[in-house]
Amino acid sequence: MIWRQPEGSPIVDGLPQIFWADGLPWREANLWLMLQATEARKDIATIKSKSASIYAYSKWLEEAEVDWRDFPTRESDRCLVKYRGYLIKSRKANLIAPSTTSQRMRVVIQFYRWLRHTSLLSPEWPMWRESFISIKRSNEFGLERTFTVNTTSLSIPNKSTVGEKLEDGLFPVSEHDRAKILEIAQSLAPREIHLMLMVGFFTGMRIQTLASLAIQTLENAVEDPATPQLYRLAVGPGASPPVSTKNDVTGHVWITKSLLDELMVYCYSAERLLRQAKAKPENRDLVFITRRGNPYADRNKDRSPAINVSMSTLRKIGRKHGISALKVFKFHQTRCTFATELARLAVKAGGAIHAIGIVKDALLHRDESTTIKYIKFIERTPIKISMANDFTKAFLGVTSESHKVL
DNA sequence: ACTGTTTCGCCAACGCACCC
DNA sequence: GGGTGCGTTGGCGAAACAGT
Repeated sequence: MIWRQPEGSPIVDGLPQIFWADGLPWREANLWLMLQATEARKDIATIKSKSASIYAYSKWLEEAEVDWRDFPTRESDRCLVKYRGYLIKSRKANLIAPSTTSQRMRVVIQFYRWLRHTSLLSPEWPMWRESFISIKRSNEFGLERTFTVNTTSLSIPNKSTVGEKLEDGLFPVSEHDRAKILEIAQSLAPREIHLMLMVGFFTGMRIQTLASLAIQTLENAVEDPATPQLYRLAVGPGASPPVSTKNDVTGHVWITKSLLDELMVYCYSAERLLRQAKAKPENRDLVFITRRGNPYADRNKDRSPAINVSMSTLRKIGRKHGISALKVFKFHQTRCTFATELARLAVKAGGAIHAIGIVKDALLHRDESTTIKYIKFIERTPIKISMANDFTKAFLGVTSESHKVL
């Protein structure tokens, strides 16, 4: 048998496929996934995420011996209703998190909506009841607007109060812990890992952004006109060279001069140049290259295996040395820590209103509601700023000179 | 609330470069 | 030429963040 690409259809790299236990593909689900990638032009990472939910559903179908087309008269016997019950039970038993529970149900509903729309499935009875709810939101000028969202009787709500999210989810580390983490990283981890943690903690960049930073990005850094100690790095698809960001936002992130200098020194160090020599041409300009000449985060695999493994090792080292802060430490917490620290400083320097703007800029949030979560979080937490903190020094040094900018 | 995007978890087996 | 450091690759999946 010879595989040929059909005329005119694009290749979707990494498209997941779902198979039943007997080896047959679930054609409908696979078709949906493919159309999501092609017609709907969703990011491949999104497709993978969705497929994980559909896959979980398919496993349940087989385990519970339920047909996915089963919509009998009695509501409680219908496949979707049964699955909903199962999900809620799993959540209660602490087998899956509330956010995952909602996600699983939501994606399955999306899939069934499409099934109904394309008439691949037309059950005699309605699969669920549709309803609309209104959500109020205010924009940056304080004007309120309302928009409606289509929901179904099957969806599983995951209600969380603004301001609490940071606490039970990802939380910032204390400055004491941060110092400890950096200390351990400096002495016991590869230099690159220490540097990446430094950049994470003091610029708030995501790993994805960090891993795609190019030397040119650093060389093109612009000094902030009002504050000589601060530089701005252009990131996003619109920057030159492009640096990847979540949701493809383009903007500038701040970096202190001392950190920028340190990075520049590293860029031309023998260690890094050796790695550069091994890298493929398209990766040569990256600031951070693994010893084998690869980028630390591989966008195509939508994972950052090198970083994951390094962080796992770092945690192990932490356990060995009895550093409790490292036990559950994740790289993304560097961003979270940066955000709350910056918010604290900004609130102190100019009040909450200014703070929102500053933090939003620094973290490249397109939407204020995301930033507000951080501000609310620090408002609920007692403020304890130690003046000995490097971060405070670095930023307060400049804030006192220019309240206009910070 | 819904939808779309990212990051993170663990483990096992392997593999390359470097050091002794 | 065997150990070791530092990743790589692949498989399983979970849970969070961000924007509307």
